[in-house]
Amino acid sequence: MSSTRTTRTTAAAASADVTPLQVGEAYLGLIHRLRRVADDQLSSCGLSMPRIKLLQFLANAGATRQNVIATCFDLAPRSVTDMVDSLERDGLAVRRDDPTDRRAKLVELTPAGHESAASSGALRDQIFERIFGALDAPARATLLDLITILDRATVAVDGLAPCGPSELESSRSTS
Amino acid sequence: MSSTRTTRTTAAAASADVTPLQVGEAYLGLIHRLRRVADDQLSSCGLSMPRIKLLQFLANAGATRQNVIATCFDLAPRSVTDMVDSLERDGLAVRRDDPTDRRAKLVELTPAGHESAASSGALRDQIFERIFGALDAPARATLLDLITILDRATVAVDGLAPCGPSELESSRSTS
DNA sequence: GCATCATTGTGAGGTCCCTCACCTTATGGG
DNA sequence: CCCATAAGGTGAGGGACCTCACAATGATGC
Repeated sequence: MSSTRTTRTTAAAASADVTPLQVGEAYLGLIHRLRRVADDQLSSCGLSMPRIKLLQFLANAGATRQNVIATCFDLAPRSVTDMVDSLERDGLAVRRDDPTDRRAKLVELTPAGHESAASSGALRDQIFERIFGALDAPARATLLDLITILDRATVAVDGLAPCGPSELESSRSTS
Repeated sequence: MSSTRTTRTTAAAASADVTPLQVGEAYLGLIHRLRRVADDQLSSCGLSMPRIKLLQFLANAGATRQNVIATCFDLAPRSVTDMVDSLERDGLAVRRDDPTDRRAKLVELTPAGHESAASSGALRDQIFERIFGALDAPARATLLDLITILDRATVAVDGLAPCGPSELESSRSTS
């Protein structure tokens, strides 16, 4: 059950040295395409990945405070405001005052929202399957492994000195 | 200082079945963090990843037409306009008419641009190393492998029917 | 020569994120 | 009790992308 990492398949493995920069670029590049493809598939339904994710979350969390959403999604509170605005505009969710704290607002799906959540959830699964189904199960496990490691690494890097100017002359001419 | 990757105790390796959805979410989630960390590290220098990438490109490609940039970066032409505007505003690049085609414009770095490209390139390398250095060389190779496969998959998916809402059941692909 | 179509870049406007400043409430110390 | 500080949400504004519509130019057909 360990050592999932044995799937060493193609050309990449042959070249001995893959630099961090190369992998990084590749990772970012794939993101780019991923977004494009996903959005493309969703465009006809008037939905988007972030919306679906929020819909999904609200569907099985019930009424939730915006700051909780921000925390769970690792977003700035301001961004949640916009997303909820958008959902509310489309009649998929409503804001309600939190009785226990008059500063806070609870967000909750409308019936239309629940409906949308159900169908869009299926759609999302489908899209992910189309893309990540290209990897077999062991490969997916390996990838998840790798991502998990990187995830921890980013947490570690976060809150570090921003690459002190000791090593490079800070440029940035105009304001 | 690659922290030990000995800990393979993630749920991923243990649970036999990692769904496409799970990996997908993880992949997207990491992107989110990656962007945040990178921007954070760069903010003090007034730069950003897309800017650095373009700077780098122009530094060793010389004068380039905007549509070429769009193609190489897989961006909408409109986005290139904005990026070049931004660089021009900061005095890092200039637009020049292409003598061979009066519709086209050539983008070229100024001396300040070349300077900025040099230092920012080093900075970018540093950041990628901090993050992706958490993976050892074989792991990086594996990751690149996986990404390459997915990359090809997205190309395949692109240009598919946008999964009409009525055909939610008709996904005859894998499951 | 001229009508037609393709290509290059841009204006306008939209999405999804961010930060910063601000108002409103909650909470805790004197 | 009152005031300082913290916490929740939002207005304003910015950055990096997108699409759609359009002017200018190039290439091509007749």
